[in-house]
Parts: sequence; structure tokens; C-alpha cells
Amino acid sequence: MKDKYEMLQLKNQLCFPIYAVSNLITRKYKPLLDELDLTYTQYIVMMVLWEQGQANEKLLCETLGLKSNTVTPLLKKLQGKGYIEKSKDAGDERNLAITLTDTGIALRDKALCVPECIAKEFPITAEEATALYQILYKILNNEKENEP
Amino acid sequence: MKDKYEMLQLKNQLCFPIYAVSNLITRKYKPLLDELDLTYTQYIVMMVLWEQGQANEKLLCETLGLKSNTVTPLLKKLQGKGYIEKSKDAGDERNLAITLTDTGIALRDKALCVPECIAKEFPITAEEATALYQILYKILNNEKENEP
DNA sequence: AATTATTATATCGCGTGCGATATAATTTGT
DNA sequence: ACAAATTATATCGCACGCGATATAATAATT
Repeated sequence: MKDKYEMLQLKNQLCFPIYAVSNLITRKYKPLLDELDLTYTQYIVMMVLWEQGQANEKLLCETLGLKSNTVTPLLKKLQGKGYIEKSKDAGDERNLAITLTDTGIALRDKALCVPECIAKEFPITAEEATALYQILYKILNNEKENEP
Repeated sequence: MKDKYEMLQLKNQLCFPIYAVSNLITRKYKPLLDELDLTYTQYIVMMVLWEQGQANEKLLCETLGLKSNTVTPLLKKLQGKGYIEKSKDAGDERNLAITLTDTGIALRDKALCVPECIAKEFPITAEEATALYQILYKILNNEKENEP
């Protein structure tokens, strides 16, 4: 007969390795991002801005799955570093128009090496990466559908 | 020709969905763990103690992949809640002997429903869960081997 | 035996991440 | 038109998570 508490064991939980790998990733990124004077969260904000050119806070929150109480102070930091600028949207003054400064744009080239440096740190095959990617996005997309 | 910045796009990065799912997990656990007066990190500490009966701080740090500067204050909180007790190891006074109180032991039964409640929140198949589990532990185990 | 190195735990400061709440701008309902 | 609801952003307080560092206990070295 099985232990009544079996499912409460760490090794039988899927959530724990996700949590542990997530922490590990942040630690791996740190030395690379230190050179750009960015934290991991600031880095993914910059990634959105590099790609979109411009964004408001709501778009950033939705894209990154974060709340305004995380993103607002983060944008203040990025502004303090001179990477972004904030201005009120002309049409709807509730919206922030967040744009990159020249320094922020230039930072993109310095960041080019980060993805491949990180990839080297993780010993998984292309197939495993794809499987991981698909399962994780299945979870994230399901969440988006059910909580609009 | 490919965009030079292609790999810097959020959708081409594996790290981001891990980070996003990890945050999502914490949010999903919160209402369940609120009933036990535990945070997610406190919960995984309790899981180790429920299973091992007893532990020192070093073991907890290694098992959970955390540093003492995270675990020390956490143990202080759990002690304040009356779930654990700390005493000096008789043999080596550097070691903390961390044990469960009766309240801490009793909490295990209240936690029994948590794993299945959480499982219901995530729409993945058993095969996907297994694949996820194996890939994540491959990453974690590789890390343990290379950084002792 | 005394100095040095190592080990286990603790403290400090910073940057998230979030629930709750506040504020300002816009939209809706009547 | 104007009060009420909604929306976008901001503020507050708490709990991590970690790099750097400190402290106390033990082990290693000479």
C-alpha cells in the first residue's frame, strides 16, 4: 500500500523543478546581464521594446505576465539608467508611451551574445528544448484563454 | 535573410516561458497555501521536513537550491508560526537541528489536498508532465554535478 | 598548542512579484 | 450632461532570492 503522503514528496511534484530551474536561470543570466547593467526582468522588458519599438505599460504587463506593481518601478529604473523614456499618449492620457533612447537602442547590439551564451549553459537537446517550449506555452496559453 | 536580432525575441527564448510559468505556479498556489498560512517557499521547506522528519539548514539549502540568506529568515518565520523548532546539534554546534512541532506535523494532513488541487489547474497530459519532469531534472542534475 | 582554513548559519541591501488600494483619465448609462 | 463604472498607471507593504559579508564553531596545518 502506498504512502498516504506520497504526493506531498518534493520528488513527486512538478512545480518544484520548474521553480528551481527558474531560479537557476536567473542566476545564470546575472553575470551576462551585469555587463548590460540589466536584471533579468529588466532584460525581458527591453526585449519587448527592442522588438516592438514602443509600448505602453499594459502591453508590457500582458506580454510578460506581470502586474503593474512590478512593472511600474521597473520602468522607473530603466528610465533612471537612460535606456527608456516615458511620455503621455496624445490620444488617451492614461496610456504611457514608452520608447527607447539612443542608449537603449544601442544596448541591443551588446545583448546579441546573451542568448547563445545562455544556451551553452543548459545541456539539453534541440528536441528537449522544443518539447519544453511547447508544453510551457500550452500552459501559458491556456491561462490566457481562461483569465481574460 | 534572417533578422540579426531574431534570437533576442521573447518568443524564441526558452527561458522566458519557464520564468512565466514559475510565476504562474506561485500565483496558483497562493490561495491554497493561504489556508495553511504558508508561502510557496515555506511550503517546500515543510515538505522536506515532513518527509525527512528533521533537517539542518545546509540540507534544506541543497535540497531546494536556495542560499542561506533566503532560508535563514524563512526558518525564522516558520518558527514564529509555531511549525518548526531550532536547536543546536549536540555533536557539531554549527549545525541547526530543525524539527517539526506538533502543529507542524498536524499541518501535513491539511496539506494533503494541495497537490491534487494544483494538478487540476494545469491542463497537461501525463506524458507531457513526465517529459517536463525529466527535462527539468536533467538540467538540475547537470547543475549539481558541475557546481559542487 | 597556536595559527590558519573551512564550514554552517546569520545579516545587510537591493530588486523583484504580488495583493490591496489609490488616483487620474475615459467611457458608459441614464 | 453628469454620475457611475471602467481603464491605465502608481503606491504601499510583505516575502522572497541573491551577492557580499560577518560570525561562531570545527578542522587542518605547522
